[in-house]
Amino acid sequence: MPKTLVVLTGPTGIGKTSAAIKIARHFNTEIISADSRQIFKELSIGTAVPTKEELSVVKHHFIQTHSVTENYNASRYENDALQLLEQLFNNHEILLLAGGSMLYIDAVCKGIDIMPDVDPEIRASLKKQLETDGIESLRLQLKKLDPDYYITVDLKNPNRIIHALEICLMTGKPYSSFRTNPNKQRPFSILKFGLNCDRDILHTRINNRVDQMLREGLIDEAQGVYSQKQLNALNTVGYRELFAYFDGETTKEKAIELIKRNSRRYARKQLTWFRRDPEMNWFEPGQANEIIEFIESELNKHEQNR
RNA sequence: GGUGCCAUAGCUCAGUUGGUAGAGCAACGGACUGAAAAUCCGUGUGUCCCUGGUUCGAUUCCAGGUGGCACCA
Repeated sequence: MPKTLVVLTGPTGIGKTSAAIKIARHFNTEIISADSRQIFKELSIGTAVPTKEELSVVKHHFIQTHSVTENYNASRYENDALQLLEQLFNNHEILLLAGGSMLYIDAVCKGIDIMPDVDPEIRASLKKQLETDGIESLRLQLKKLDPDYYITVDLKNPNRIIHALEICLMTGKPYSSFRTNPNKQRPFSILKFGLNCDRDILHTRINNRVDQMLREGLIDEAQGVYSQKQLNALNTVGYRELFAYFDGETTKEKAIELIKRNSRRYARKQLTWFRRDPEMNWFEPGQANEIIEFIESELNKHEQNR
């Protein structure tokens, strides 16, 4: 019987945490979080990390294990998660990868290309170039250094151009030469589940959850990391809107409205990404039992084919 | 009960000297490989309250109705 990684994902606020715990308990296994923000120990209310009780019921990995001051990213996550999976599969037939970070999930399931780590100084200088000379100067530089990528890249998206230039400048080779689209083979099979529900219901859940976060002390939590607001890890829904309020750029009420709106938009963006994945099996948030049945029937199919 | 004003997108409201309509916000769709809760691109989604009348043609003008608001009783 092959080792199986069960992936559970869906938009923010849909109810992944409780469904994941039900599924993990049923299979007596552990949860590998695929959440690019819950990984930071300074953030808990605004990222809706599982409660202490939830964490005590099922062992979770990658929850509040790193500091916002670290440069964490999808590639590091791929390496860390694969290493952990290899270890945990020694004792488990099934493991559960649960979270909403689209790229992190793809990094584990399909892999991303191997590239050098970005030098923060090069990034900073390219950012400065963007500010002073404009995006056109970055485009021209990219056209010279990587004409192939220049043709396919979204020329209006500064982050994409900057990253390509970073790699070109650091390696002396075109960024596109690293982009081999690996689709790496994994030593386990993968079953993907997406949670979704009626959009109005999702929006209500998201809005209510933001109100709940505020009651739990989100503003104090944001205040606690306010001095580090320039860090990428804090360029996060729920925090940056409050930073704008702390800066006096907006009112508290407007900041709260923006947190809700941006959470809704984030959920939509997640759904756009997940929808295009043909391997995704869609369920409603209350259907943990149906998902469990689905997993068991898939495992049985494997048994019969042996 | 009477008089006046209003009724247009999910919301707040423009507008059409009569040729079926547009802003803001909200919403929706998409891209995505080392920043991904990031970054970027795209889209008006409409019984112009209802029923009649005038008109080649009514969301626009007229009458009645319905609902809301204000004032007078």
